[in-house]
Amino acid sequence: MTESPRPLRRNEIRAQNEALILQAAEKVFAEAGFGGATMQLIADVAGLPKANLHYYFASKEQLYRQVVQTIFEIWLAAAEAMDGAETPAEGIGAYIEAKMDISRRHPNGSKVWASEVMHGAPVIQDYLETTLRDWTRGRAALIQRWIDEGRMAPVDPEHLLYMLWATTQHYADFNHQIETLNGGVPLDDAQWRAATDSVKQMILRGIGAI
Amino acid sequence: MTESPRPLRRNEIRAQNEALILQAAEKVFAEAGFGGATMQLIADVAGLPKANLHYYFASKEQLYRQVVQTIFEIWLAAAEAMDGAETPAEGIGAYIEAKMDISRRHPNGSKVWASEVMHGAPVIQDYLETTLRDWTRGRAALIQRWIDEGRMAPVDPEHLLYMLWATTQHYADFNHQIETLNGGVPLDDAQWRAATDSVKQMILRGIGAI
DNA sequence: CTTTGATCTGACCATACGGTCAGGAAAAGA
DNA sequence: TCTTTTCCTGACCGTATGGTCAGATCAAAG
Repeated sequence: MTESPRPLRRNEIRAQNEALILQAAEKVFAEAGFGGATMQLIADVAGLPKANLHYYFASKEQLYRQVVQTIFEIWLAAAEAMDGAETPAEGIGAYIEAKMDISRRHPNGSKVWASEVMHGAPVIQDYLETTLRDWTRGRAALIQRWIDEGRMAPVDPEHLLYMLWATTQHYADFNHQIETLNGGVPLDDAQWRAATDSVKQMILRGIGAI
Repeated sequence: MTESPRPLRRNEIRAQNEALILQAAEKVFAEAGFGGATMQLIADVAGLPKANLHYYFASKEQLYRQVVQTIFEIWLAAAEAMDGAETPAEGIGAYIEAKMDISRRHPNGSKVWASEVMHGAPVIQDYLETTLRDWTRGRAALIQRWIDEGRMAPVDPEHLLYMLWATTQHYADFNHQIETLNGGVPLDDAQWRAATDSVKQMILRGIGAI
C-alpha cells in the first residue's frame, strides 16, 4: 500500500521485513491457531513471497516461537506497574489498567499466548517453569505482605493473580464474543474506560482494598 | 481396553460409537485446535479406523460443530443454578460453583469453546447472536433487578458476567499453566475447593453481595 | 435359511502444506 | 569498475491430510 520509494539500507531492510513478518504472523496465528495457520497466508498478509519468510525464519515453529516470546515480554514489562506502589489499591489498580490496555492494543498476542497454553505450552514450557514461576512467587509474596500489614483482606494471593489474568485477558481473547454481545461493534473509548473501571472496582472491593 | 464381548444391538452400536468419537474428538480438538487436529489422530484415540469416522460424521467440520454444541448446552444447563435464587449471594454463588465444577469436569470442552471464539466463532456465530445474546440479556436484567432492590452494589451487569465467565473458565482453559505453577501436579480436591471459595469470596464481596 | 439394510474398512485420490534450492537482483565494500 | 555479500523468489519436492468408495461383515427381519 504505502511503499517507501527510497532505497533502504541493509540494516533497515532486515529490521523492516522481520517486523512485517512477525506482525503478519501474530495476526494469522491468532486467527487460525498454530495448526491452522499456513506460511502461505502469513506471506500474503505480509505482502511477501513465501520463500522470503524462510529466508528470515528457518521454520514455522521458529517464527511462532518469536511471536509468543514477544507477547510474554510485553506482559512482563507491564507487571512493573505493580511494583512501585505503596497500597494494594494503587499497585493492583495500576496492574489492571496496564493489562486492560494491553488487551486492547495487543489482542492477537494475547490470543496466541492463550492458544499456546491451552495446547499444553509445547513451545514455552520452560518460560512457565522459570520466569513465570519466579514472577508469580514474587508478586504473591508482595500481596501476602500487604495482607499481613492489614492493607487488604486475607485472600489467597495465587487465586487473586489468576483472577487478574483471567479477567483482563478475557477482553482480548474473547473480544469477538464481547463485540457480538455489543451489537456487533467493538467497544469504543468510553466503553473500554467503563470496562476497566468495572474490573478495578469489583476486584479492588473484592479484596478489601477500597 | 475394556471391550464388552457381548454382541451389541443396532441402536447401541450407533450410540456407543458416536459417543466414543465425540469424546475422542473433544480431546484432540482441545489439545491441537481445529487446524492442528487430524481425523487420523481422533480415530486412533477413539480406537476406530479413520474411514469409520466418516461413516458417522460427514466431515471434520461437522464433527467439530457437534463437539462445540455439546459444550454450549452443558453451560446453558448450568445457568439454571442462578435462576431459583432469592439473593445475589445465593444465585451468583451457585453459578460460580456450577461453572467451576464444569471447568474441572470438562476442561477440554471449555478449551474447544475458547478456541472457537478466539478464532472469530466461524462455526457458532449464530449461537452467539441468538441464544447467548438472549441469555445474557436475561441475566443482566436479573442482576439489575437485584441492584435496584438494593441487594448488591451498582455494578455493570454485563462486566460482572464477563468476570464470572473469565474467572471460572480460566481454571479449565489455563489448567496447564495453573498445574505448572502448582509444582507440575493438578489441583487436588482441597485445592479445587479452595479455588472455588476464593473466587466466590472475592466476587461476592466485590459486588457487595456479602 | 434367505434377504435386507446397516455397519465397517483397506486402499485409494486430489490437494495443500512446510520446506528446499538454484540462480537472479541489488547493495556494500575495495 | 569489479568483487563480495546479502537479499530475493519461482519452481520444485516429499509428505500428510480430508475425504471417497467398492466391497466385506454382520445383525435382524421375513
